[in-house]
Amino acid sequence: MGLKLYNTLTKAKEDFAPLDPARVRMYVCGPTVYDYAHIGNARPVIVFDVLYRLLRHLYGADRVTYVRNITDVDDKINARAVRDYPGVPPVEAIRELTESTYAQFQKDVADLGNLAPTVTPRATEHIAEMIAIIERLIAGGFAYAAEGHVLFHVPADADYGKLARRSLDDMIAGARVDVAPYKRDAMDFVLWKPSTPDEPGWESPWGRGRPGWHIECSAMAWKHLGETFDIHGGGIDLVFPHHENEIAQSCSAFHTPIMAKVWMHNGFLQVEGEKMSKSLGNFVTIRELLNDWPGEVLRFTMLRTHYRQPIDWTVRGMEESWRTLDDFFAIAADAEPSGLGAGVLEALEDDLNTPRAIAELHGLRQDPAALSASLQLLGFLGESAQSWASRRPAADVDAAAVDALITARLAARKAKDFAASDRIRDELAAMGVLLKDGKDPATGEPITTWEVKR
RNA sequence: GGCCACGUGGCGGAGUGGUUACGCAGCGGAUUGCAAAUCCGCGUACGGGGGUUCGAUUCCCUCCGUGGCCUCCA
Repeated sequence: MGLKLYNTLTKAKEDFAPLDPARVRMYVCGPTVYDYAHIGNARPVIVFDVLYRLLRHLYGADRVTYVRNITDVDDKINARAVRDYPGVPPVEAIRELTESTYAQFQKDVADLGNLAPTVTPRATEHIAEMIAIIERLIAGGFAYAAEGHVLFHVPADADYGKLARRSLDDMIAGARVDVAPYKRDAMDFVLWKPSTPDEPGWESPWGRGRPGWHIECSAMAWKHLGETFDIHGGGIDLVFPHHENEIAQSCSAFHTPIMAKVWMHNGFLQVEGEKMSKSLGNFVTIRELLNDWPGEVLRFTMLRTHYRQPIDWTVRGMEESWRTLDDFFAIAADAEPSGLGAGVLEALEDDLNTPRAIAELHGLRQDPAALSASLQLLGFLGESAQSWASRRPAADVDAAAVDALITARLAARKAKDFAASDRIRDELAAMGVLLKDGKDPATGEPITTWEVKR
Protein backbone atom coordinates (compact mmCIF):
# COMPACT_ATOMS: atom_id res chain seq x y z
CA MET A 1 0.00 0.00 0.00
CA GLY A 2 2.99 2.32 0.42
CA LEU A 3 4.01 4.70 3.14
CA LYS A 4 1.63 7.39 4.30
CA LEU A 5 2.67 10.12 6.71
CA TYR A 6 0.71 12.86 8.41
CA ASN A 7 2.07 16.24 7.37
CA THR A 8 1.64 19.14 9.79
CA LEU A 9 2.06 21.49 6.86
CA THR A 10 -1.08 20.23 5.11
CA LYS A 11 -2.87 18.72 8.10
CA ALA A 12 -3.42 15.56 6.13
CA LYS A 13 -2.07 12.07 5.73
CA GLU A 14 -0.16 11.97 2.46
CA ASP A 15 1.49 9.35 0.31
CA PHE A 16 5.21 9.61 0.86
CA ALA A 17 7.65 9.85 -2.03
CA PRO A 18 11.21 11.11 -1.59
CA LEU A 19 12.23 14.21 -3.54
CA ASP A 20 15.23 12.27 -4.80
CA PRO A 21 14.13 8.71 -5.58
CA ALA A 22 17.63 7.49 -4.85
CA ARG A 23 17.70 8.57 -1.23
CA VAL A 24 15.52 9.62 1.67
CA ARG A 25 16.61 12.53 3.85
CA MET A 26 15.29 13.14 7.35
CA TYR A 27 16.15 15.74 9.95
CA VAL A 28 15.01 15.58 13.57
CA CYS A 29 15.50 18.27 16.18
CA GLY A 30 17.48 16.79 19.02
CA PRO A 31 17.74 18.02 22.56
CA THR A 32 19.48 20.93 24.14
CA VAL A 33 22.05 19.17 26.24
CA TYR A 34 22.75 20.84 29.54
CA ASP A 35 21.62 18.11 31.93
CA TYR A 36 20.24 14.56 31.99
CA ALA A 37 17.62 14.05 29.31
CA HIS A 38 14.08 13.42 30.54
CA ILE A 39 11.60 10.83 29.34
CA GLY A 40 9.86 13.42 27.18
CA ASN A 41 13.09 13.86 25.24
CA ALA A 42 13.02 10.15 24.51
CA ARG A 43 9.72 10.27 22.67
CA PRO A 44 10.84 11.88 19.39
CA VAL A 45 14.04 9.86 19.48
CA ILE A 46 12.13 6.57 19.67
CA VAL A 47 9.36 7.59 17.30
CA PHE A 48 11.72 8.76 14.58
CA ASP A 49 13.97 5.78 15.14
CA VAL A 50 11.03 3.58 14.20
CA LEU A 51 10.49 5.73 11.13
CA TYR A 52 14.20 5.49 10.30
CA ARG A 53 14.06 1.71 10.55
CA LEU A 54 10.92 1.60 8.44
CA LEU A 55 12.48 3.81 5.76
CA ARG A 56 15.59 1.64 5.73
CA HIS A 57 13.38 -1.38 5.30
CA LEU A 58 11.42 0.21 2.46
CA TYR A 59 14.20 2.01 0.61
CA GLY A 60 17.36 0.18 1.64
CA ALA A 61 19.59 0.78 4.62
CA ASP A 62 22.21 2.75 2.69
CA ARG A 63 19.71 5.03 1.01
CA VAL A 64 18.39 6.80 4.07
CA THR A 65 20.20 9.73 5.65
CA TYR A 66 19.06 10.58 9.13
CA VAL A 67 20.37 13.71 10.81
CA ARG A 68 19.63 14.37 14.46
CA ASN A 69 21.32 17.45 15.81
CA ILE A 70 22.18 18.52 19.29
CA THR A 71 22.00 22.09 20.46
CA ASP A 72 25.19 22.85 22.31
CA VAL A 73 24.98 26.60 22.55
CA ASP A 74 22.12 28.24 24.36
CA ASP A 75 21.66 30.49 27.36
CA LYS A 76 20.79 27.63 29.73
CA ILE A 77 23.97 25.87 28.68
CA ASN A 78 25.95 29.06 29.08
CA ALA A 79 24.63 29.57 32.58
CA ARG A 80 25.34 26.00 33.59
CA ALA A 81 28.85 26.20 32.16
CA VAL A 82 29.61 29.34 34.12
CA ARG A 83 28.49 27.52 37.25
CA ASP A 84 30.34 24.25 36.60
CA TYR A 85 33.46 25.48 34.84
CA PRO A 86 34.51 28.68 36.54
CA GLY A 87 37.54 30.30 35.01
CA VAL A 88 37.39 28.31 31.80
CA PRO A 89 37.03 30.40 28.63
CA PRO A 90 33.31 30.32 27.71
CA VAL A 91 33.54 28.50 24.37
CA GLU A 92 35.67 25.77 25.94
CA ALA A 93 33.44 25.65 29.01
CA ILE A 94 30.27 24.95 27.04
CA ARG A 95 32.16 22.41 25.00
CA GLU A 96 33.28 20.55 28.10
CA LEU A 97 29.80 20.69 29.61
CA THR A 98 28.01 19.51 26.50
CA GLU A 99 30.65 16.88 25.81
CA SER A 100 29.69 15.12 29.03
CA THR A 101 25.93 15.68 28.86
CA TYR A 102 25.91 14.60 25.24
CA ALA A 103 27.81 11.40 26.01
CA GLN A 104 25.17 10.67 28.64
CA PHE A 105 22.38 11.35 26.17
CA GLN A 106 23.93 9.04 23.59
CA LYS A 107 24.19 6.28 26.13
CA ASP A 108 20.59 6.81 27.22
CA VAL A 109 19.16 6.61 23.72
CA ALA A 110 21.34 3.65 22.77
CA ASP A 111 19.97 1.82 25.81
CA LEU A 112 16.48 2.53 24.51
CA GLY A 113 17.27 0.50 21.43
CA ASN A 114 17.74 3.36 19.00
CA LEU A 115 20.04 3.15 16.02
CA ALA A 116 22.64 5.86 15.72
CA PRO A 117 21.59 8.47 13.16
CA THR A 118 23.74 8.89 10.07
CA VAL A 119 24.99 12.24 11.34
CA THR A 120 24.65 13.89 14.75
CA PRO A 121 25.87 17.43 14.16
CA ARG A 122 26.53 20.04 16.81
CA ALA A 123 25.49 23.63 16.47
CA THR A 124 28.89 24.99 17.47
CA GLU A 125 30.53 23.15 14.58
CA HIS A 126 28.33 24.91 12.05
CA ILE A 127 28.93 28.54 12.86
CA ALA A 128 30.35 29.16 9.37
CA GLU A 129 27.22 27.77 7.71
CA MET A 130 25.03 29.88 9.94
CA ILE A 131 26.95 33.00 9.01
CA ALA A 132 26.68 32.09 5.34
CA ILE A 133 22.90 31.76 5.56
CA ILE A 134 22.57 34.99 7.50
CA GLU A 135 24.60 36.78 4.83
CA ARG A 136 22.32 35.44 2.14
CA LEU A 137 19.30 36.59 4.10
CA ILE A 138 20.71 40.08 4.45
CA ALA A 139 21.60 40.19 0.76
CA GLY A 140 18.10 39.08 -0.15
CA GLY A 141 16.45 41.74 2.00
CA PHE A 142 15.06 39.27 4.52
CA ALA A 143 17.28 40.27 7.40
CA TYR A 144 19.04 43.32 8.74
CA ALA A 145 21.84 44.10 11.14
CA ALA A 146 21.22 46.46 14.04
CA GLU A 147 23.31 47.19 17.13
CA GLY A 148 25.37 44.01 16.84
CA HIS A 149 22.26 41.90 16.24
CA VAL A 150 21.00 40.45 13.03
CA LEU A 151 17.27 39.99 12.83
CA PHE A 152 15.01 38.16 10.45
CA HIS A 153 12.36 40.55 9.19
CA VAL A 154 9.17 38.55 9.37
CA PRO A 155 7.02 40.80 7.14
CA ALA A 156 9.55 40.16 4.34
CA ASP A 157 8.40 36.56 4.18
CA ALA A 158 4.94 36.36 2.66
CA ASP A 159 4.58 32.72 3.63
CA TYR A 160 5.35 33.21 7.31
CA GLY A 161 2.87 31.41 9.56
CA LYS A 162 2.00 28.65 7.11
CA LEU A 163 3.14 25.77 9.29
CA ALA A 164 1.58 26.92 12.54
CA ARG A 165 -1.40 28.42 10.69
CA ARG A 166 -1.31 31.75 12.33
CA SER A 167 -1.83 35.08 10.70
CA LEU A 168 0.53 37.89 11.57
CA ASP A 169 -2.41 39.79 13.02
CA ASP A 170 -3.20 36.97 15.43
CA MET A 171 0.38 36.74 16.51
CA ILE A 172 0.68 40.43 17.16
CA ALA A 173 -2.64 40.48 19.00
CA GLY A 174 -1.56 37.85 21.51
CA ALA A 175 2.06 38.78 21.39
CA ARG A 176 4.25 38.81 24.40
CA VAL A 177 7.33 39.21 22.27
CA ASP A 178 10.34 41.23 23.20
CA VAL A 179 9.98 44.72 21.91
CA ALA A 180 13.56 45.77 21.47
CA PRO A 181 14.35 49.21 20.10
CA TYR A 182 16.47 47.80 17.29
CA LYS A 183 13.61 45.65 15.95
CA ARG A 184 11.83 46.92 12.87
CA ASP A 185 8.84 44.74 13.61
CA ALA A 186 7.67 43.17 16.85
CA MET A 187 7.72 39.70 15.28
CA ASP A 188 11.28 39.91 14.00
CA PHE A 189 13.46 37.25 15.55
CA VAL A 190 17.15 37.02 16.26
CA LEU A 191 19.57 35.31 13.88
CA TRP A 192 22.71 36.54 15.58
CA LYS A 193 23.30 38.37 18.82
CA PRO A 194 26.36 39.99 20.38
CA SER A 195 28.19 38.25 23.19
CA THR A 196 29.87 39.84 26.18
CA PRO A 197 33.45 38.65 26.82
CA ASP A 198 32.25 36.14 29.42
CA GLU A 199 29.65 34.65 27.08
CA PRO A 200 30.54 32.18 24.33
CA GLY A 201 31.09 33.99 21.08
CA TRP A 202 32.47 33.63 17.57
CA GLU A 203 33.82 36.23 15.20
CA SER A 204 31.35 37.32 12.52
CA PRO A 205 30.83 40.20 10.09
CA TRP A 206 28.67 41.75 12.85
CA GLY A 207 31.22 41.38 15.59
CA ARG A 208 31.83 38.71 18.17
CA GLY A 209 28.55 37.02 18.94
CA ARG A 210 26.50 33.83 18.99
CA PRO A 211 23.63 32.45 16.98
CA GLY A 212 19.95 32.68 17.74
CA TRP A 213 18.25 29.40 18.41
CA HIS A 214 16.56 28.74 15.08
CA ILE A 215 19.40 29.34 12.65
CA GLU A 216 21.38 26.30 13.73
CA CYS A 217 18.86 23.85 12.32
CA SER A 218 18.67 25.66 9.01
CA ALA A 219 22.46 25.51 8.85
CA MET A 220 22.89 21.88 9.86
CA ALA A 221 20.07 20.62 7.65
CA TRP A 222 21.57 22.52 4.72
CA LYS A 223 25.06 21.20 5.34
CA HIS A 224 24.07 17.57 5.71
CA LEU A 225 20.90 17.25 3.63
CA GLY A 226 20.85 20.12 1.19
CA GLU A 227 18.57 23.09 0.61
CA THR A 228 15.45 20.94 0.61
CA PHE A 229 14.84 17.48 1.96
CA ASP A 230 12.08 15.02 2.74
CA ILE A 231 11.14 14.80 6.39
CA HIS A 232 11.62 17.17 9.30
CA GLY A 233 10.52 15.97 12.70
CA GLY A 234 10.36 16.99 16.31
CA GLY A 235 8.05 17.57 19.24
CA ILE A 236 4.77 19.36 18.65
CA ASP A 237 5.90 22.22 20.85
CA LEU A 238 8.52 23.05 18.23
CA VAL A 239 5.96 23.90 15.56
CA PHE A 240 5.95 27.48 16.69
CA PRO A 241 8.16 29.35 16.67
CA HIS A 242 11.13 27.06 16.05
CA HIS A 243 10.04 25.24 12.91
CA GLU A 244 8.14 28.19 11.54
CA ASN A 245 11.33 30.22 11.81
CA GLU A 246 13.49 27.51 10.30
CA ILE A 247 11.21 27.46 7.29
CA ALA A 248 11.34 31.22 7.01
CA GLN A 249 15.14 31.22 7.17
CA SER A 250 15.80 28.35 4.79
CA CYS A 251 13.18 29.16 2.20
CA SER A 252 14.16 32.82 2.13
CA ALA A 253 17.88 32.11 1.96
CA PHE A 254 17.65 29.49 -0.75
CA HIS A 255 14.63 30.88 -2.58
CA THR A 256 12.77 27.62 -2.36
CA PRO A 257 9.07 27.14 -1.68
CA ILE A 258 9.71 24.42 0.89
CA MET A 259 12.38 23.46 3.35
CA ALA A 260 11.19 19.95 4.05
CA LYS A 261 8.37 18.22 2.23
CA VAL A 262 6.84 16.54 5.25
CA TRP A 263 6.76 17.98 8.77
CA MET A 264 6.05 15.48 11.50
CA HIS A 265 5.41 16.23 15.16
CA ASN A 266 5.06 13.90 18.09
CA GLY A 267 2.61 14.62 20.90
CA PHE A 268 3.44 15.60 24.43
CA LEU A 269 3.97 13.37 27.40
CA GLN A 270 2.46 13.60 30.85
CA VAL A 271 3.60 11.71 33.92
CA GLU A 272 0.93 9.93 35.98
CA GLY A 273 -1.69 12.29 34.61
CA GLU A 274 0.19 15.48 35.29
CA LYS A 275 2.36 17.73 33.26
CA MET A 276 5.98 16.85 33.88
CA SER A 277 7.78 19.68 35.56
CA LYS A 278 10.56 20.17 38.01
CA SER A 279 8.30 22.14 40.34
CA LEU A 280 5.78 19.30 40.59
CA GLY A 281 8.59 16.92 41.43
CA ASN A 282 7.60 14.47 38.72
CA PHE A 283 10.47 15.22 36.41
CA VAL A 284 11.70 11.83 35.26
CA THR A 285 15.05 11.35 33.58
CA ILE A 286 15.74 8.53 31.17
CA ARG A 287 18.65 7.45 33.33
CA GLU A 288 16.49 7.07 36.45
CA LEU A 289 14.03 4.91 34.57
CA LEU A 290 16.79 2.79 33.08
CA ASN A 291 17.97 2.01 36.58
CA ASP A 292 14.69 0.21 37.27
CA TRP A 293 13.42 -0.89 33.87
CA PRO A 294 14.97 -2.47 30.80
CA GLY A 295 15.29 -0.01 27.93
CA GLU A 296 12.99 -2.12 25.79
CA VAL A 297 10.22 -1.74 28.36
CA LEU A 298 10.49 2.03 28.04
CA ARG A 299 10.60 1.75 24.28
CA PHE A 300 7.55 -0.52 24.17
CA THR A 301 5.61 1.74 26.50
CA MET A 302 6.35 4.66 24.22
CA LEU A 303 5.18 2.82 21.12
CA ARG A 304 1.91 1.59 22.62
CA THR A 305 0.48 5.04 22.00
CA HIS A 306 0.33 6.54 18.52
CA TYR A 307 3.03 9.19 18.18
CA ARG A 308 0.65 12.06 17.55
CA GLN A 309 -1.50 11.32 20.59
CA PRO A 310 -0.70 12.64 24.02
CA ILE A 311 0.78 9.92 26.19
CA ASP A 312 0.35 9.46 29.91
CA TRP A 313 3.51 7.90 31.29
CA THR A 314 2.72 5.58 34.22
CA VAL A 315 4.41 2.87 36.23
CA ARG A 316 1.42 0.69 35.54
CA GLY A 317 1.95 1.10 31.83
CA MET A 318 5.57 0.04 32.15
CA GLU A 319 4.60 -3.01 34.18
CA GLU A 320 2.14 -4.05 31.51
CA SER A 321 4.77 -3.54 28.83
CA TRP A 322 7.25 -5.67 30.71
CA ARG A 323 4.76 -8.52 30.99
CA THR A 324 3.98 -8.35 27.30
CA LEU A 325 7.66 -8.32 26.37
CA ASP A 326 8.27 -11.31 28.65
CA ASP A 327 5.76 -13.16 26.53
CA PHE A 328 7.24 -11.99 23.22
CA PHE A 329 10.80 -12.73 24.27
CA ALA A 330 9.90 -16.22 25.42
CA ILE A 331 8.27 -16.97 22.07
CA ALA A 332 10.49 -15.14 19.63
CA ALA A 333 13.84 -14.09 21.04
CA ASP A 334 15.58 -17.31 20.12
CA ALA A 335 13.73 -17.89 16.87
CA GLU A 336 15.37 -17.34 13.50
CA PRO A 337 13.65 -14.20 12.14
CA SER A 338 11.94 -14.50 8.78
CA GLY A 339 8.72 -13.49 7.09
CA LEU A 340 7.89 -10.09 8.50
CA GLY A 341 4.21 -9.95 9.48
CA ALA A 342 2.32 -8.25 6.65
CA GLY A 343 -0.11 -6.65 9.07
CA VAL A 344 2.74 -5.15 11.05
CA LEU A 345 4.29 -3.50 8.03
CA GLU A 346 0.91 -2.27 6.84
CA ALA A 347 0.21 -0.68 10.22
CA LEU A 348 3.57 1.06 10.26
CA GLU A 349 3.14 2.33 6.74
CA ASP A 350 -0.10 3.94 7.86
CA ASP A 351 1.50 6.96 9.51
CA LEU A 352 3.50 4.86 11.94
CA ASN A 353 0.51 3.26 13.63
CA THR A 354 2.56 1.43 16.25
CA PRO A 355 -0.41 0.51 18.50
CA ARG A 356 -1.97 -1.31 15.58
CA ALA A 357 1.38 -2.88 14.76
CA ILE A 358 1.58 -4.16 18.34
CA ALA A 359 -1.93 -5.61 18.05
CA GLU A 360 -0.68 -7.41 14.94
CA LEU A 361 2.26 -8.76 16.92
CA HIS A 362 -0.14 -10.50 19.27
CA GLY A 363 -1.60 -12.21 16.23
CA LEU A 364 1.83 -13.62 15.38
CA ARG A 365 2.35 -15.55 18.59
CA GLN A 366 1.88 -18.83 16.79
CA ASP A 367 4.59 -17.82 14.30
CA PRO A 368 7.83 -17.20 16.20
CA ALA A 369 9.88 -16.47 13.06
CA ALA A 370 7.52 -13.75 11.86
CA LEU A 371 7.10 -12.38 15.38
CA SER A 372 10.86 -12.18 15.73
CA ALA A 373 11.33 -10.41 12.40
CA SER A 374 8.53 -7.98 13.20
CA LEU A 375 9.83 -7.16 16.67
CA GLN A 376 13.28 -6.58 15.25
CA LEU A 377 11.91 -4.14 12.71
CA LEU A 378 10.55 -2.15 15.64
CA GLY A 379 13.90 -2.26 17.40
CA PHE A 380 13.19 -5.03 19.89
CA LEU A 381 14.74 -8.38 20.73
CA GLY A 382 18.17 -6.99 21.46
CA GLU A 383 19.09 -10.01 23.59
CA SER A 384 18.39 -13.70 24.09
CA ALA A 385 15.34 -15.02 25.90
CA GLN A 386 17.50 -16.18 28.78
CA SER A 387 19.27 -12.87 29.09
CA TRP A 388 15.93 -11.07 29.03
CA ALA A 389 14.46 -13.29 31.71
CA SER A 390 17.40 -12.53 33.98
CA ARG A 391 16.60 -8.83 33.88
CA ARG A 392 13.93 -9.19 36.52
CA PRO A 393 15.29 -7.74 39.71
CA ALA A 394 16.88 -10.67 41.50
CA ALA A 395 14.85 -11.36 44.60
CA ASP A 396 16.52 -12.77 47.68
CA VAL A 397 15.98 -16.30 46.60
CA ASP A 398 18.46 -19.07 47.17
CA ALA A 399 18.27 -21.01 43.93
CA ALA A 400 19.90 -24.12 45.40
CA ALA A 401 17.38 -24.21 48.25
CA VAL A 402 14.53 -23.77 45.80
CA ASP A 403 15.80 -26.62 43.66
CA ALA A 404 16.13 -28.84 46.70
CA LEU A 405 12.53 -28.12 47.72
CA ILE A 406 11.31 -28.77 44.21
CA THR A 407 13.08 -32.11 44.17
CA ALA A 408 11.44 -32.99 47.47
CA ARG A 409 8.07 -31.94 46.16
CA LEU A 410 8.45 -34.01 43.01
CA ALA A 411 9.23 -37.00 45.20
CA ALA A 412 6.15 -36.31 47.33
CA ARG A 413 3.98 -36.04 44.26
CA LYS A 414 5.36 -39.28 42.92
CA ALA A 415 4.42 -40.89 46.22
CA LYS A 416 1.00 -39.23 45.96
CA ASP A 417 1.65 -37.43 49.22
CA PHE A 418 -0.20 -34.34 48.04
CA ALA A 419 -0.41 -32.80 51.48
CA ALA A 420 3.36 -32.69 51.64
CA SER A 421 3.56 -31.51 48.04
CA ASP A 422 1.20 -28.61 48.70
CA ARG A 423 3.00 -27.72 51.90
CA ILE A 424 6.24 -27.33 49.97
CA ARG A 425 4.52 -25.27 47.30
CA ASP A 426 3.12 -22.94 49.97
CA GLU A 427 6.54 -22.65 51.49
CA LEU A 428 8.04 -21.67 48.18
CA ALA A 429 5.19 -19.25 47.53
CA ALA A 430 6.00 -17.57 50.81
CA MET A 431 9.54 -17.14 49.51
CA GLY A 432 8.12 -15.47 46.41
CA VAL A 433 8.69 -18.42 44.13
CA LEU A 434 6.07 -19.42 41.61
CA LEU A 435 6.02 -22.99 40.34
CA LYS A 436 5.07 -24.23 36.92
CA ASP A 437 4.53 -27.96 36.55
CA GLY A 438 4.94 -29.66 33.25
CA LYS A 439 6.00 -32.84 31.57
CA ASP A 440 9.22 -33.52 29.82
CA PRO A 441 8.12 -33.75 26.19
CA ALA A 442 10.61 -36.56 25.52
CA THR A 443 10.23 -38.80 28.53
CA GLY A 444 6.83 -37.79 29.90
CA GLU A 445 8.42 -37.42 33.31
CA PRO A 446 6.93 -34.62 35.44
CA ILE A 447 9.20 -31.59 35.67
CA THR A 448 8.85 -28.32 37.51
CA THR A 449 10.23 -24.93 36.61
CA TRP A 450 9.98 -21.80 38.68
CA GLU A 451 10.26 -18.07 38.55
CA VAL A 452 10.23 -15.21 40.98
CA LYS A 453 6.70 -13.94 41.54
CA ARG A 454 6.01 -10.38 40.54
C1' G B 1 -7.96 36.57 24.91
C1' G B 2 -6.21 34.00 20.05
C1' C B 3 -4.96 29.25 17.78
C1' C B 4 -4.98 23.83 18.18
C1' A B 5 -5.48 18.84 19.90
C1' C B 6 -8.05 15.30 22.75
C1' G B 7 -12.45 12.98 25.66
C1' U B 8 -13.77 5.07 23.43
C1' G B 9 -15.81 -0.84 27.84
C1' G B 10 -12.59 -1.74 35.03
C1' C B 11 -7.60 -0.05 32.82
C1' G B 12 -4.31 0.81 28.42
C1' G B 13 -5.35 1.81 23.40
C1' A B 14 -6.63 1.50 17.68
C1' G B 15 -10.42 2.30 14.27
C1' U B 16 -14.89 3.08 11.49
C1' G B 17 -21.15 6.20 8.63
C1' G B 18 -24.36 0.19 9.29
C1' U B 19 -20.33 -6.30 10.73
C1' U B 20 -15.17 -8.81 16.90
C1' A B 21 -9.83 -4.05 17.07
C1' C B 22 -6.06 -5.66 20.13
C1' G B 23 -3.81 -6.10 25.02
C1' C B 24 -4.16 -6.18 30.56
C1' A B 25 -7.41 -7.29 34.41
C1' G B 26 -12.12 -10.12 35.37
C1' C B 27 -15.44 -14.29 34.52
C1' G B 28 -16.53 -19.42 32.42
C1' G B 29 -14.48 -23.96 30.31
C1' A B 30 -10.43 -27.48 28.97
C1' U B 31 -6.10 -29.21 31.39
C1' U B 32 -4.15 -30.39 36.53
C1' G B 33 -4.27 -34.81 42.38
C1' C B 34 -5.24 -29.31 43.64
C1' A B 35 -2.94 -25.06 41.69
C1' A B 36 0.25 -22.16 38.49
C1' A B 37 1.44 -21.89 33.35
C1' U B 38 -1.01 -22.93 28.73
C1' C B 39 -5.26 -23.35 25.38
C1' C B 40 -10.59 -22.15 24.19
C1' G B 41 -14.62 -18.86 25.09
C1' C B 42 -17.20 -14.38 27.21
C1' G B 43 -18.01 -8.33 27.93
C1' U B 44 -20.92 -5.15 23.72
C1' A B 45 -17.86 0.91 25.07
C1' C B 46 -17.54 5.27 22.30
C1' G B 47 -18.23 13.06 27.46
C1' G B 48 -23.59 15.99 27.49
C1' G B 49 -27.25 18.21 24.15
C1' G B 50 -28.95 19.30 19.29
C1' G B 51 -28.67 18.48 13.81
C1' U B 52 -27.68 15.83 8.90
C1' U B 53 -28.88 10.60 7.54
C1' C B 54 -32.80 4.94 6.37
C1' G B 55 -28.82 4.56 10.10
C1' A B 56 -23.46 8.18 13.82
C1' U B 57 -19.00 6.36 18.38
C1' U B 58 -17.56 7.91 13.27
C1' C B 59 -20.02 14.11 9.64
C1' C B 60 -21.91 19.35 11.36
C1' C B 61 -23.19 22.81 15.51
C1' U B 62 -23.01 23.66 20.57
C1' C B 63 -21.89 22.85 25.71
C1' C B 64 -18.72 20.61 29.40
C1' G B 65 -13.95 18.63 30.66
C1' U B 66 -8.56 17.78 29.92
C1' G B 67 -4.11 19.19 27.68
C1' G B 68 -0.88 22.01 24.36
C1' C B 69 0.98 26.43 21.76
C1' C B 70 1.06 31.93 21.61
C1' U B 71 7.69 33.09 26.01
C1' C B 72 12.75 28.65 26.82
C1' C B 73 10.84 23.62 26.09
C1' A B 74 10.49 16.94 22.90
